Amino acid sequence: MTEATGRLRVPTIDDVARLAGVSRATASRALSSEKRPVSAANRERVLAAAEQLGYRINPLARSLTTKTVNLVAVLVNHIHDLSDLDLFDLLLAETQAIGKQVILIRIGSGGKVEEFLRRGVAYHVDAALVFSDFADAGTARRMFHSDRVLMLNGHHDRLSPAVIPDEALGIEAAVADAAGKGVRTAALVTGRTSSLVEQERIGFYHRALARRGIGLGQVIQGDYSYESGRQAGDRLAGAGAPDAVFCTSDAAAMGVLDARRTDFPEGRPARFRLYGFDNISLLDFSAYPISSIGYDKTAYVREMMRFLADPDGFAPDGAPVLVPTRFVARSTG
Amino acid sequence: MTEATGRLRVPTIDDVARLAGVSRATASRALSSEKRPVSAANRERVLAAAEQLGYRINPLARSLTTKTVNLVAVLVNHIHDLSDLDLFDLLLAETQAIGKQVILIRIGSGGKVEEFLRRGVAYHVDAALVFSDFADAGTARRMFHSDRVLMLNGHHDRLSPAVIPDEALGIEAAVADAAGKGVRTAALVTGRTSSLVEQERIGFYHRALARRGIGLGQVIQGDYSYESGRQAGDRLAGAGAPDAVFCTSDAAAMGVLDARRTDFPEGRPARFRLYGFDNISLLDFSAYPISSIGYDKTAYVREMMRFLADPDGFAPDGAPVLVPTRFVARSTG
DNA sequence: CTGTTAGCGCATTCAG
DNA sequence: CTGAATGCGCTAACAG
Repeated sequence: MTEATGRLRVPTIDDVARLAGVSRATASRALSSEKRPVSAANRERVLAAAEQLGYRINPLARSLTTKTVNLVAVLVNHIHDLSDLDLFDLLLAETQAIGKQVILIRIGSGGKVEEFLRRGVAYHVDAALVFSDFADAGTARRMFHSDRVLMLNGHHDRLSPAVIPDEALGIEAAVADAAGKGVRTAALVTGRTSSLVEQERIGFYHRALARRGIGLGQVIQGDYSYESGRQAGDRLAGAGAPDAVFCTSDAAAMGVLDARRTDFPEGRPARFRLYGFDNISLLDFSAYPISSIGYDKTAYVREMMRFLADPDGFAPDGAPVLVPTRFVARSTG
Repeated sequence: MTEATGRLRVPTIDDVARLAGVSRATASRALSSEKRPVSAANRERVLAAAEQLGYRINPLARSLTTKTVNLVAVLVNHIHDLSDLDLFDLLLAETQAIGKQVILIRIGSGGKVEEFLRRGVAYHVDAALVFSDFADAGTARRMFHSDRVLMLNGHHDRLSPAVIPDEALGIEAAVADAAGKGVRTAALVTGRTSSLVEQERIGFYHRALARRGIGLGQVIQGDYSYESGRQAGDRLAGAGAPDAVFCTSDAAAMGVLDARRTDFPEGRPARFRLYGFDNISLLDFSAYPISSIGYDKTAYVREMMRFLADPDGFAPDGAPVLVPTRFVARSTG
């Protein structure tokens, strides 16, 4: 039963066919998930034989002829790219639910992505979900010799399908919330403005604030990080504090909160209101009850599944698909 | 260049061989990572041809003959099994560094694991890392037709290799830290004692405290959760508070801290010291500066890599491999 | 409905 | 050192 290596010999479709007394082709048909023509009797015998042998199909071998492995690559820089675990957990569950499995590729920061992928299975997957910003859409397409690449990092172009959060919605709602609470002046803590995504995000804040008649005072440039938030928090002290502080990342908002804990007794705003961005799951812990803006994870993942189900039919007009963001109220807002 | 589907045709080794003017076999040898006999001239031409065509080997096809895919399955219940992202990030990076890729399988809570895996590539991977407690070692072995299964969930037996944290070390160090700071009395907040792992952990605390002459007063049973920690914290109020509170999970310790914030001005202990367990990365944020106990992630992953490099040679005596845990001092301790 | 044949892309004999 | 032939496990095309 065991070979020299101690590894069990895994039965092939040939073994099944022989035991069932039919040809390989018939066994293959009986075992296929699609309904191919097989007599009920033969199907019975094949299935019984397979069961008895503990046979399971080798999808790798099958992929040689069918050209599809039911494998999708998920490309990230680091794990932390998957801004939070809940999203990834959902993505994984849904992907598996449609009969595909995920091979997770960590690009790291290094540059030689292509060289790296060259030796890996990733090159031959059915489709790729690109969270990593290692490369633009053109590189990604070339890398997977196909258009079956979904850009989720904002680095899309006119040719590759993409899904991006519609940030305007959530920002509008957050600013409306502040306005409704009497906020008249605000500060903005930003990330690096070299990012196109960030530039656009900042623009949304400017316009939303203007529409609500809220005056934007200080604009403090950070880098999305917790540390930069703490520094911003320190600069927010004193008499000239605004009615509200909007941060373009939750990490920065957490930094602001930690720097100004005394201004938030019981987590409630005593001097100014605080709004973050991303709605990371950490905010559900009571230490960081920060009002934030997040996209609808379910809708986001649903779009990815739509892509996986029919990569070529997705977004035929070439326009990026938008996923709504929404405002999530917590006690700092 | 493109087929009807819009998918680019990917060059095979045949294309390379033809362009280089050699046989398939020679091209294969030249392209192989091992040094097989090929003339320098031919190697040159093959490599050039491959480069020109943008050829990359198809590892799936190769696996048909080599019987090895360089794919390892990582089995989890939910993503959160990977107690924190840092571990997983490291695991992924190291796995890729030795030329293997990770296919991540989420078991969920559902029961029909086998039926699920049966149709997937996972069944035919080179090795599996089992974090999920979906099954015991026997089931895992049967499922992958091999002994190439590393149990990391504590559900190992005498036959399958396993890696588990040596909790005694860290607990000893944490208790020593407390003793050195003059702690004479302690309380223990536990998880569900139905778990064997938890029973053992509690035992370590009992013995370490006894050895240091620290009296154990209240033992509060929780369930590892943040909420149960908060409740324990409420019960810790009043005059009879101990000098130190040890929790068998960080989440519970966070709950205790949030329930007793006023006893930790600036995060420093005013009435009692607080120790957690797991050393989750959240503790690096200033809101939860809890002294904790964690295993050495690097050592942990190193053992996994040792297994992947030589599954059959790992732990030949059948004993589980222990990974040291250590005490990590923060301000609550 | 069924069996035979011919590959999928690749590594590996085995002769030269 | 090289090329021709063989087979990995499976499905598709083709007769029957």
